[in-house]
Amino acid sequence: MPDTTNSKRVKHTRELIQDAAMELLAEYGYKGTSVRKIASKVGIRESALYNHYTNKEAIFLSITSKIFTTPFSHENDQKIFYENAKKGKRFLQRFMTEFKLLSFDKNSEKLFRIMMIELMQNSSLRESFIKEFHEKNIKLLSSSFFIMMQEGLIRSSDPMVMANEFLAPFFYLRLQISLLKADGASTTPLSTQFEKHVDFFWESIAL
Amino acid sequence: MPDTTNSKRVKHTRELIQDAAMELLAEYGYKGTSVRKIASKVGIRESALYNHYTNKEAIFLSITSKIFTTPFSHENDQKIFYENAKKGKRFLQRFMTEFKLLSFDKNSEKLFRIMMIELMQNSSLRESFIKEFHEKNIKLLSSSFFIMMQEGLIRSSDPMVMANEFLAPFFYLRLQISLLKADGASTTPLSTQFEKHVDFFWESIAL
DNA sequence: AATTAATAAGAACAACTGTTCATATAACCA
DNA sequence: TGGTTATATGAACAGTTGTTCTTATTAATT
Repeated sequence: MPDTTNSKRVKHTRELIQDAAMELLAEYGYKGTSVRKIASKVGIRESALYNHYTNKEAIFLSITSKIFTTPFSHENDQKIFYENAKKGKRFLQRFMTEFKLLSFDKNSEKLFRIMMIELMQNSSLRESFIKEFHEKNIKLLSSSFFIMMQEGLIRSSDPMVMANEFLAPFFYLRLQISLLKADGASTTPLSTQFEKHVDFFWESIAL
Repeated sequence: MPDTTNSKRVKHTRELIQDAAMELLAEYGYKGTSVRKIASKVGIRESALYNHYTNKEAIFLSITSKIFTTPFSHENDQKIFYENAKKGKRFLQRFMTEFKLLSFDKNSEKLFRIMMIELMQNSSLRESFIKEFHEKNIKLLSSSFFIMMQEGLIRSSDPMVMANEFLAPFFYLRLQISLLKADGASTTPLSTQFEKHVDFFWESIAL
């Protein structure tokens, strides 16, 4: 396989560029990250970068495209999903665990930082955030709460409102974690808040 | 008063610079806002700016220093505060109204955007956010919830957790409003969510 | 081993950055 | 009115920016 070895080499430096760019973007943002800084972090010259990416923007897009792909993607399997929702608190705990895992994952952390910095300056990133994060999770949660209401597990209320109330603390927690980590502070006290959130919330809705 | 007229003139252009800088910073961030762009928005040359501010950073600081000064500052009056907390839901509604007002205030909106863009890149801004916004509000809310518990108005639970659960949706709502406004989208559907949050939350904790 | 393709380097480009300077203009106070 | 001070100008500075060349080097294919 001659082609494979070739593309592997390319992929290798391409990945090195992505890693370097991700690190710099998470710290200095798009404007603060120069093509030369990325190149020097990889160990090549700025002109050599253009053999792998057509643009600075192309590097940026190759990274931001990965922000909203990971979480809860397999939840779309309807059958399993309905069965899970019937489990009530256990379902919420599973949701929490996935969110918590992402919140403390090193790679996801960098992507989150990049998102936060660019969110107010990049229109397509905003669109992705609203559709791929917010609306997707609200949809998932509200229909889950709807099922729980039908099953008589939780009190009757607007599932949409309930979903927002359940989701918001996760996001706020994640932001706090990123802020503390940016200053090298300890995030351990925040670690238990994920479980506390689910406990408090379940007490708030359980029948 | 000769000095007054003089300083008023200076203050005049100083304010024009601040207004221009605030607008640009809210849209393009610190790195994306050049001294020349600020000057041209005011109608002067870049060199003239340095008669009013020593630095680009000085302009930035004069704006960011105003971010965390406004909200809930009068809540520190202990006597009034204790009486207010005893009112239960009414207190939460008052808190909500203040937050909602800020969320839809045009000036506060710009400051919020600047904060969001620079939060991950500016250490002192992070510190202010955690201390002046997060900790201050958590302190205020948790001691309020504590009083409500003593008064038998709400169920017994960790006041700290309760405060976080009450605060997070406000922040998340505010972020959503900023994102929608950045794209020129309508924020009216989010307007009623403030009240819905208080209603839902009160149902979750009231005895 | 010879040829072709992929990747690297280095120099150069025009545009832009924050800041400073000498100088001109305007506003103020005596 | 004359002198002082505050504010504006325009040019210049040394860096940095993204990008594009031409040329060299390395690897893959024949």
